[in-house]
Amino acid sequence: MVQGNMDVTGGQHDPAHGDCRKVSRILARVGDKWSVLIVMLLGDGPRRFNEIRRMVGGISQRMLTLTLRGLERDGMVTRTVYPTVPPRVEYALTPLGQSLREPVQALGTWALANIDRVDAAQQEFDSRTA
Amino acid sequence: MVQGNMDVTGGQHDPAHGDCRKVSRILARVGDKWSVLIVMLLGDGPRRFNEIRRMVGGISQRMLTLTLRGLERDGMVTRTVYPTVPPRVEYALTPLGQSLREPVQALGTWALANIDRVDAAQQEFDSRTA
DNA sequence: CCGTATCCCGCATGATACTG
DNA sequence: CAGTATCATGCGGGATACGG
Repeated sequence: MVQGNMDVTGGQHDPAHGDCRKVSRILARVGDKWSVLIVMLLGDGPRRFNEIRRMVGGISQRMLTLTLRGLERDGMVTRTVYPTVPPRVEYALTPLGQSLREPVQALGTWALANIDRVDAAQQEFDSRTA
Repeated sequence: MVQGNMDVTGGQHDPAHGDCRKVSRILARVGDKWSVLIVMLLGDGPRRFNEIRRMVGGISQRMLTLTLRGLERDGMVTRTVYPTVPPRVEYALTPLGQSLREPVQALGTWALANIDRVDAAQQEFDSRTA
């Protein structure tokens, strides 16, 4: 997905930035439209498929499946099938997924605290440009 | 870009999740391929256009321009043109951009600390699936 | 040196319909 | 209820060429 194409020519990175490529893979996950939303939502406890669907609102069945599969693959969530009828499938955060909530929360807090400034900057920029 | 289409039907969100839509706009920025990389890079001080280009490595001229414009619009970076010949343009972080580095650092730290676990989980998942 | 303008392609996402 | 399958599409992003 995010192909590691940085520094192909042996460019000069600050050592502190050396692992950017690896980090970018995670950042991509954080940036995608639904993953973070679902991780935060599952922080309150396990949820069923359609329960998540309703709570998120606006996500297609397909994308929910894909997103949950991705998170499961990354070791962020577990998928538990109860062989009842009708079927019951529960998704829950793993410890790894739980631990991700902390830095994501921090980012969310920052966003809430600064969204006004960003909006203002955008309006100012747009009027200056127009 | 990220259209606020959550909760259109008056669904039930935990109050703590109430501002997800707004936050998502910021998260999208964090998730895009180059923005965060550039913000972190500019943390070490102002840089010129092609200087950034070389340091990032693998970014097209087009995408660098677009990314920098976006960051400028969001109030994250300033663009300063020195009317010399040849032209010299410097990009620097604003205080707002500086403040973003903290939560992003946290996320980066988390990523570095857990990337092994993620990789392991992926391999395990893939072998289990195959 | 620092861009802008075009063209083009692939993937991410959505809509819809079907299944166990 | 919890998916899978298929089709359509918009946009992110690269390549290239040109301009001040």
